[in-house]
Amino acid sequence: MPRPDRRHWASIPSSVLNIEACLTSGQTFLWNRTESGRYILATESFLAWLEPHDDGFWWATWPTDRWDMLERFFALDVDLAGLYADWTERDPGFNAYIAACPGLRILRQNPETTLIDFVCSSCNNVERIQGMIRRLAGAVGTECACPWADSQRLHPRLTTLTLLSEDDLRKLGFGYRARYLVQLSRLGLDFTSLAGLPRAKVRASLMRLPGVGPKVADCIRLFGFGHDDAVPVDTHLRRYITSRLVPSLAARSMTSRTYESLADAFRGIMGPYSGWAQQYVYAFQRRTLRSPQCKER
DNA sequence: CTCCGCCCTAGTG
DNA sequence: CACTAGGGCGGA
Repeated sequence: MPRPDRRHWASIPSSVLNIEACLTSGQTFLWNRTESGRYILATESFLAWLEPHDDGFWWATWPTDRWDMLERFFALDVDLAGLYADWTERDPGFNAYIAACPGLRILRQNPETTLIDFVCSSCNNVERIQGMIRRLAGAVGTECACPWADSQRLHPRLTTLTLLSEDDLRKLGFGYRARYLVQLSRLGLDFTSLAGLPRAKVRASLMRLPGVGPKVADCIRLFGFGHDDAVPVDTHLRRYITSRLVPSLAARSMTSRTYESLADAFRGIMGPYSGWAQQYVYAFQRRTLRSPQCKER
């Protein structure tokens, strides 16, 4: 894969933005890593070419070079050092989680693409979701005439999925999630007006959608609507909360009430950016279970 | 409100 | 073959 003719340097150290951690931590799925450690990422509207180093990174975007798009995507307005100080004050033991993955950030993505991605996340793993989304983009994604990302496709939007039948999606490997996607694509959802509603309304509206329960709704809120206090409770975070914060919740079965109690407990301790804190717990647990994905410091 | 079987598929023990 | 992976749904 060729390099962009014009690439730009951003002096942002990996401790402030850890690109590989952001891309590999199960927030976004349409990206590739080259042998030389560069990343090509596709959103619904642009491509990004990224070459991370310890003291900064080279970047280019397509169709035009737009720093403001990357700045927004990586939520660079959020002061991570400030969050670390706040979290450590709230829970001194949280230091270990920060130290394991400094520079990890929550991505600001499009609500439509996060809805598609996270409806697919149920009973699933990151690698397989990536395969599913990649095949979906290959089927109906817009092709890009981008010199440094040959035959790369954009992430399809929800309305584009009306081009596919449930059977088409099953053949692409979506399994029982195929039906949800077909239903969702026909609803004519208006995400712009939804985004203007209070957070609780957004959550309730999302949970009325087929294939969207509490966990998936909170993922869409956190990654797609910028709700920084949305706390998706998965098995990893549940183990963390019940072992370190609220042992009494361990015995309860995972009903919707238990889910809310777990999320509220974590939010109560970690504060307004508890969704970000949750990502550190998730990355830490996943890292100790699998291959390293966060850079040692 | 809670419990339970089921839904697709790929990978593991 | 049984079981699990970052759930959700519908019925009892």
